[in-house]
Amino acid sequence: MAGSENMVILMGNLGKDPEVHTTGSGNMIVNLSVATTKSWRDRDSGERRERTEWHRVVIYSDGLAKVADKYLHKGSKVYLQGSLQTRKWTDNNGQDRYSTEIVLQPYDGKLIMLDGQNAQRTGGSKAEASAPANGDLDGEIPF
Amino acid sequence: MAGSENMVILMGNLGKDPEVHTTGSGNMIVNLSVATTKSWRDRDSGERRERTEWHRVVIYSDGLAKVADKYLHKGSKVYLQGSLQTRKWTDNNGQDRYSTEIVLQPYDGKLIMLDGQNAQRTGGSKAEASAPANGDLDGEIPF
Amino acid sequence: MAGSENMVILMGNLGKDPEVHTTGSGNMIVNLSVATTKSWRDRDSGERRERTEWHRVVIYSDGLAKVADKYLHKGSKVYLQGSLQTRKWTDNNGQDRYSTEIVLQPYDGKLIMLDGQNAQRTGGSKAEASAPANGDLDGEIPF
Amino acid sequence: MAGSENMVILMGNLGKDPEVHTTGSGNMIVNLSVATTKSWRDRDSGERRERTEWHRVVIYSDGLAKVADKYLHKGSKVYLQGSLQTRKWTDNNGQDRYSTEIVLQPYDGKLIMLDGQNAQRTGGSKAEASAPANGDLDGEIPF
DNA sequence: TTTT
DNA sequence: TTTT
Repeated sequence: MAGSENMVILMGNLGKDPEVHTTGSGNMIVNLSVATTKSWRDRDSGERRERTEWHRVVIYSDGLAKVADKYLHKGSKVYLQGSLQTRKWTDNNGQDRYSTEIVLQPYDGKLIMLDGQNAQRTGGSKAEASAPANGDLDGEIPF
Repeated sequence: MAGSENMVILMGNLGKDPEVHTTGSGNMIVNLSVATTKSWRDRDSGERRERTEWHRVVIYSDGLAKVADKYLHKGSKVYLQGSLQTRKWTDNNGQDRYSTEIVLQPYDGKLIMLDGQNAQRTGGSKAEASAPANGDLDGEIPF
Repeated sequence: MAGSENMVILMGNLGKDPEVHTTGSGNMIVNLSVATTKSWRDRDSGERRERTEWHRVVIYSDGLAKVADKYLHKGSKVYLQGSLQTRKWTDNNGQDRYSTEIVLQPYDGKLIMLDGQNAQRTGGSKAEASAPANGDLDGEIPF
Repeated sequence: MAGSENMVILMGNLGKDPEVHTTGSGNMIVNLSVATTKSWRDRDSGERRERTEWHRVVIYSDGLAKVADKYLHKGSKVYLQGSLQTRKWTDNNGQDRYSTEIVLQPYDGKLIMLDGQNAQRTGGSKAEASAPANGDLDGEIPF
């Protein structure tokens, strides 16, 4: 097949704590519920409007799953890259149903926690584990 | 509002001709069904594997909708940028259903046709309409 | 014209306060110096390595320039989208020189401040101006 | 250091054949010169304007370098992802000079050739090697 | 269900 | 230096 691209970039907040699952083969899988919000001024009424979108994120990368489990929690702000995947399943009535998820695979996904310090200040047990402090801007700036 | 990001980039082929709708207020809306394919070598078996993903794309940008209607057809290869949106609807059994789409809004979406010449050569009826090549449509033509 | 794409996404910290300029026609232009850092474990030595990259960012979008001027300062963390542009200039010895910049144009660029609260807490003079938090500037405020 | 992002996405045409180099340790490095073109309608004069940007791309990924060497040539259209890197060097007058490049590293870069069939038709020796035909849209389309 |  |  000719080359194709399927990439999603999200930056938003977790609506709840990560859900951790383990597969039969021992791999950790983490599900995130991420909210992104878009706001704009309505052309007609002139008033501010806002729409929140909720995204299902599934982390199949073991390394990223561990990070998510350890450092993320309800309210965490994250930046992530993954790809779209629609899963087919059958509901109780025997009907086909589809669920679209953003999946992060090994070597093909990114996950960055954006509020390490805040998390520490608000102090959940998970947050306290969030070591990687915000580095100083050392090094010479060439421009 | 806290800054957030919700961006999708797809490059793939249309599985069928664009579906054109017109809203009550006269705006053109175009639906695309786009396939992306990912291939990789299985770690265990060593054999080549491939998975095709289908994406629902909805173009709310009038300029891009016109371009899609005029130049795209089944098999066209496109590059596009939009954002994820999940629509809730009720099925015949009164159950909530969700459909996730990639939406292209005015001033927030891109659409590039990647096989203009091929289309002309292979000659579908729509493709032949794309004769003026880089001709103007209304100043919003992205290719 | 054939469709093309030229997009840069950066998330990093400002190495110094924004530099504000005004064009002859009264438009505000803001220059940012943004650091991104990549870290990895060396395959041979096994030790952690890190490389910081500095980026010149030029904001030609008036709305985003105002936001940058008002809310950003040395150390601010930002997420931005723009496009690559290489400028040619002549140095004092009459030699051609090139400078590559990430430019943010109106309707084609994003800028999101990622540490609003921190800024206020650490309290630079600029940061204090950001008090109204999500206050309106002119309807183009991205955060 | 806190998480950062540095990503470039380009889609454009090669201005000349790839330049292939081999490092002391036997790794293949390929340099590409890629043009992207942006066109817009001038707000004042109303006339169509166009600006071409040239990008230096350096492929350090051995796999992608081989693909580039084998399949790409002057005029090829490519889609690629990499990151920005500014190299410092000293010119003949002993002055510091900087060159900004888009680098594609192993496991952190993409390269997709977009005109396989065209290339074959126009027939350069390299082009004829460009096997991967444009796949058929088989598989059931769920929507 | 989040965040501002 | 490309492409349309």
